[in-house]
Amino acid sequence: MNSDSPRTEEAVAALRAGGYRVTPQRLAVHEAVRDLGQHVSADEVLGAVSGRLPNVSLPTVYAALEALEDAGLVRRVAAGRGAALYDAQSAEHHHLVCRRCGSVEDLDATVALDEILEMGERRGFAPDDAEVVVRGLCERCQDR
Amino acid sequence: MNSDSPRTEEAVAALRAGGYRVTPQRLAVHEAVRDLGQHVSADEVLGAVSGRLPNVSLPTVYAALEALEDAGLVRRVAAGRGAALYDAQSAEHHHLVCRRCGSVEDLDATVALDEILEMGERRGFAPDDAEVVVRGLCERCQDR
DNA sequence: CTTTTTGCAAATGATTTGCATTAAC
DNA sequence: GTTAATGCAAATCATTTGCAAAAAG
Repeated sequence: MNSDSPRTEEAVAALRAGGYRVTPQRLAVHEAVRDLGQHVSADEVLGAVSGRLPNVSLPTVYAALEALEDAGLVRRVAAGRGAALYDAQSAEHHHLVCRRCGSVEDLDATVALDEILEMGERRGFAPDDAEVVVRGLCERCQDR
Repeated sequence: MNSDSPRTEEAVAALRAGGYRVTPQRLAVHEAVRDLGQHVSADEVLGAVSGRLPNVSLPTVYAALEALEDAGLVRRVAAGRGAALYDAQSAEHHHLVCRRCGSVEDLDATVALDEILEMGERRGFAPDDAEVVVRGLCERCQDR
């Protein structure tokens, strides 16, 4: 069987382009973030990866996530509570973040953000992307 | 002299409305967040507050920030790196967050977010507000 | 062969918890 | 008077660091 899906190819290319070496750990972490669904924590990634690779450690997961983020393959979700969450770089979507329990839900919507990205650039900032964070209370936390 | 500025009055009212008791610590924390400028950490708040109130502790600052957030007086900035940041509930503004060093800059801009707030409501979420987070590299972090 | 990455153990930093005391209402 | 909030110490949780061994290019 062929272990190189087209998606793996992409990841390999992106890592190389970013000046990173391609390691099984990084590829496994990338696939875990992709396949585990939306916004996973480093811990969850470790769990998913440990099944396939034997001695992966949390520091390695963190390092891999950092490299993948820099290579544009994963994105750190602006949550703010508890453990950091990551999702695979995919279609535009935004987040509902509960300020009480920290839960994060996805919200598929299109928002005109080009202008604000440009403003960032004019400030000397180099934007990767922008997301909308809606803060409030999730359904379960609404009754006090 | 009169220690009750109109802003203090507002804070008192908001705390009461939220079912919270009004304490000097909470008022001091609120004023610190307001006066210290944009996005302050709990530590910075403690520093500012310690000058006026003697034995304030970090746990108290955290507790006060939580109460103030719930009362709608301060807002936790969706940063994601390092210590949590708070700013005073004020005019609409958004944030440039550096994914390398975690720095946060303000960006004054108007973005049409009503629709996305409504979408959140339709989902059963109770939104307080929404902000745009622009992720990327700040000026200083752009050269690797 | 050279340099990066890994894996482990230990350190650090931020936030939370438990509990007796104090202050709001 | 009752109940919630404070202050302190200690616990917990997430993330990072240091360093020797292994792997990538």
